[in-house]
Amino acid sequence: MTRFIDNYLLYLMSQASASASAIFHEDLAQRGVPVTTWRILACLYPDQAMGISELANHCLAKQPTMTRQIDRLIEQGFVDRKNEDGDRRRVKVSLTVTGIKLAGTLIKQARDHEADLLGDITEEDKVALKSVLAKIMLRSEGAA
Amino acid sequence: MTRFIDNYLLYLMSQASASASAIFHEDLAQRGVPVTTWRILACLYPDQAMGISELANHCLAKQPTMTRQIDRLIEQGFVDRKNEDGDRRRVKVSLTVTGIKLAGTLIKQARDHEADLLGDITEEDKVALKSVLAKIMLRSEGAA
DNA sequence: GTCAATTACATGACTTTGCATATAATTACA
DNA sequence: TGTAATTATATGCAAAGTCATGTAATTGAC
Repeated sequence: MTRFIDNYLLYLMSQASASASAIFHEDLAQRGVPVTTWRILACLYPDQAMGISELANHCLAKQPTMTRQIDRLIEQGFVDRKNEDGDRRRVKVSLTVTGIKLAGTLIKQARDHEADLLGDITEEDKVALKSVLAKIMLRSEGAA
Repeated sequence: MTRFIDNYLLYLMSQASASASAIFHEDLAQRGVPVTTWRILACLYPDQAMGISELANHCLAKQPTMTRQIDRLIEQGFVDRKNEDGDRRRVKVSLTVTGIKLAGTLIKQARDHEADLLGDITEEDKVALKSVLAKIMLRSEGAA
């Protein structure tokens, strides 16, 4: 009998995603950069400004987690938080010069890692993968 | 200028994976079943026996986390832990009858959710997706 | 314009996670 | 066989995550 997880595509997706990022995440760990920090830096690079909740969505975290992450990153000097003029409930988070620098370095490394990982895969397959993933995302976001 | 994350496939993968599972994870939450618990049940269903570390790998958690998860699940009566005869360091975790029952119910729901989610996607695309993901997993595991 | 509903973020209390390390069993090798 | 290295799991503790809720700003209905 085949196991359930062997035929469950969502299991394969999460496994593949985790495996694919594992090596890079080890590199991050060696630099002392938590994965959540990496995600935030990558989202804001180079000059995006985002609200807390928006950032939380992009970074697969909950809003209270993001509030605290941003506190830490401000303390470390990597991001700025400023209130939005039009709507003073909202907050805009963006990278500082130091943050841009760190993000740039990490992104370079991430690109290298990705190129290495996907080296064997044909351009055609990559395009197909992107397209199916995008379709899945659209469909699941629409339903949510 | 396009943002980095818009061209970073690993970002798309983690987003798509999270989005795809989000609705089912909400169902789990309503039942009071944590995602990690679900993963453990799904891995062991129906009659697999696995060690702690092996289970941790499958469930995207670290070994100390898994030890504690298993403690909880034993307390709740969903799994059993017994020492392996040949090697008394090792432990074999498996589902109890109650665990099998719960896992079965959840798996049914997961399958329904998956079918719904992937309804629009052609069989061909699904096969292609599986194949590319498997390739990525192999390659990244090999390097790890 | 007033007040209820909504939206966005912050915070208190608690839980979960995971690093570092301890413990225990097995293996390797001199 | 005695001892060092290795392997599998457990545990102390500090950090990170999140649920429920609080606070403040905005919107909407009347």
